[in-house]
Amino acid sequence: MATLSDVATRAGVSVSAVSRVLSEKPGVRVSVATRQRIHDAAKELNYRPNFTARALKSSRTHAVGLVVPGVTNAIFAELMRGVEEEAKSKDYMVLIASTERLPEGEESIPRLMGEGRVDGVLVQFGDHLSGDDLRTVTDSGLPVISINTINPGRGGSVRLEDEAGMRLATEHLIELGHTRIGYAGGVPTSESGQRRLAGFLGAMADATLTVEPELVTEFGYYPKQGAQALDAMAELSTPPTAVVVANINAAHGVLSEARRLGIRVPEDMSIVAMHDTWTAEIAWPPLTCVRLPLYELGRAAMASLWDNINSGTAEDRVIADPAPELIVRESTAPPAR
Amino acid sequence: MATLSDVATRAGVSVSAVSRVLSEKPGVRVSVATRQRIHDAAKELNYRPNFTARALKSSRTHAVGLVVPGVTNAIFAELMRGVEEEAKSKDYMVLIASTERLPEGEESIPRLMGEGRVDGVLVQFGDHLSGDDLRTVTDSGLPVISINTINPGRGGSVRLEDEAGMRLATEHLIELGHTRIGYAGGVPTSESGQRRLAGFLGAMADATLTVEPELVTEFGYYPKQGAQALDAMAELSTPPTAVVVANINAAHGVLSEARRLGIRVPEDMSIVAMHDTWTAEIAWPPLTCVRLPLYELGRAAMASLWDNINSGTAEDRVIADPAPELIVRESTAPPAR
DNA sequence: CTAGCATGATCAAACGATTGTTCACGAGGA
DNA sequence: TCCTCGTGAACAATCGTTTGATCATGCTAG
Repeated sequence: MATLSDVATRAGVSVSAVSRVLSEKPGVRVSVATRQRIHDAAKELNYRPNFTARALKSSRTHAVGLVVPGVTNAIFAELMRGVEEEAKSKDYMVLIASTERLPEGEESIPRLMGEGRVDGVLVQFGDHLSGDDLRTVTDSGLPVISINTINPGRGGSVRLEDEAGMRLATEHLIELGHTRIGYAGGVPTSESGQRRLAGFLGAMADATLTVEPELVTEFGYYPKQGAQALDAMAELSTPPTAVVVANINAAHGVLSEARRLGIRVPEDMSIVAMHDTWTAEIAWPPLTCVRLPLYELGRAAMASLWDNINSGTAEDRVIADPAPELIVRESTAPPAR
Repeated sequence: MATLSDVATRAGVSVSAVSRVLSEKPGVRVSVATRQRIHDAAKELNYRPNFTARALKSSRTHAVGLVVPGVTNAIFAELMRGVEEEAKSKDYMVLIASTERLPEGEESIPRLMGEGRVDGVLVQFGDHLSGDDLRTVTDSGLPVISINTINPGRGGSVRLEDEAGMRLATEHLIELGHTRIGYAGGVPTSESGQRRLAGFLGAMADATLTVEPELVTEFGYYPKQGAQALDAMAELSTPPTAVVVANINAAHGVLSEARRLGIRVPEDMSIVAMHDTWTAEIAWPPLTCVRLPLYELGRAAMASLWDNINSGTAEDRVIADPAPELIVRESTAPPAR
């Protein structure tokens, strides 16, 4: 790899001249002739500035960390796509740090953050990491944006309209005529989970429908936990005729468990889920979903982080555009009689 | 962030002493007393070695690039999980570089590789990048491992048993009694696509079944192209009774297109697909698949890259353990008749 | 004729860590 | 007493860039 000084030698000038010319700072005084020679030499040697040296000098790595609960789900994929795209436009790279099966005394996150590897971090904690973990991260002093979890004290979060989304989902079932509606939510410690539950309860209250406690489950956002939620509801003397699932991944679990139990969807039970990923269409029946802008969430998160890195400001943003939208497919229908 | 010299000052010793003690190289002569003082000081200041400085001095970034065609598919997710896990165990980080919608004159890959940001690169080129692109990457001088594409000339690839896998899939249909079998493959320029096609043709030949050219399509690995393949076959005067799809993502496209056209699966047409991701189970009908070890492929790729980085050796490996396995679900059945 | 100044370029110090070389000191042998 | 050698530690160069300070030159103005 050619270095600055290689270019300097070839062009017959000093290193600093080369540096100044190639970095194109306004107001540098270099004659047109040498400028040309430097550009030529750089091109001939295929010069590329060494990233590590730059990072050391400027304490900017042009990289951000993305901490996610896991990489094998479609929600992550959508989010990731947004982050990746925005990062590219800002000339940043994305470093993935997956926290699945986080071992005791995990060191990788503090290391990621403490060693000056990244300029900032995006965290999407799933079910299994708590507010305490979030605090550890935010206390590191690095710019941090938390995705879809509000960050108590230290600002910097990007969220979706979870509550409005769940209202939409619930109202859809109510309009279809369902009155006994179950809820399969995230774990109670999840802040987004609380907002989603509030949306569900709000919509039910507005329709003056009662919600029996046994119909509200909070097992988590993953397929297994969706299955678990359905099991719990199926055991009831009178199961619900419809279920609002707070996460599409859990909804896939609900669907396969329903198949296992011989519950027909939507004939015996309607299902509506939060988030509209491509997997909703390949499921059977295709899932009625509330689409929330995950891609835009990713973009916004990266954009906010960039702002935070460059100006130190950290606001809490809610991504409301595009607004939550109900996508009706084939997993919902009026209650059987 | 505390630096080495902060620690040195606090412990009342020189920077080099601290460096030597903390890096724990064998054969350093430092008294027990100062050693202790250094460790204490480091702990009190919560010292962490600065990654950029280390990288500059040692020309090792402890990061690798993962170049993939896209992040929103389950195959990538599985692969990624393997790469990520192996990287973690080797104390490496993974930088994602997605090539979807690669603009003209894309600069991000050369930049990723040329600026000393990573110690090596893992490339999984999908359909839309050719051998030429691969060569650009391998010619950079950086260690490169190509995933599931053999790397002409310069070694370093990790592959799956594509041919054996496709044989398994095809034989399954033959055993069910199908004789008129279609093939929905990857684009002809894809090297893995060629191996898969060979597997299909081989199995057909072994069973002395003829393959009419019109039944062999090579549109690509994505859902849309799967749909396109089905369209082409459905137009035939006598469509096949079964289709081997060379990629599960394409198979999802086949499935939804079949639904659109009113073709019942498996009653009217059986479908078997390559790769067994979690989406196979949520599809309707759940897809019969050939499971190839994608997670292990990811791990092996990262392990090979690590070897390559550290020893300069680049071999071509085929991941044969676990062996290809047919997972029979509900998308295949004997031909109607 | 020279002080003053704009111009175009170089010098040199830093960023934080690593590492070969040197140094100070005391013990041991001649 | 002098030289040698081993020990424990400091010195200093280096990785490749960036950037404030400095310098040489030629020109203009007083």
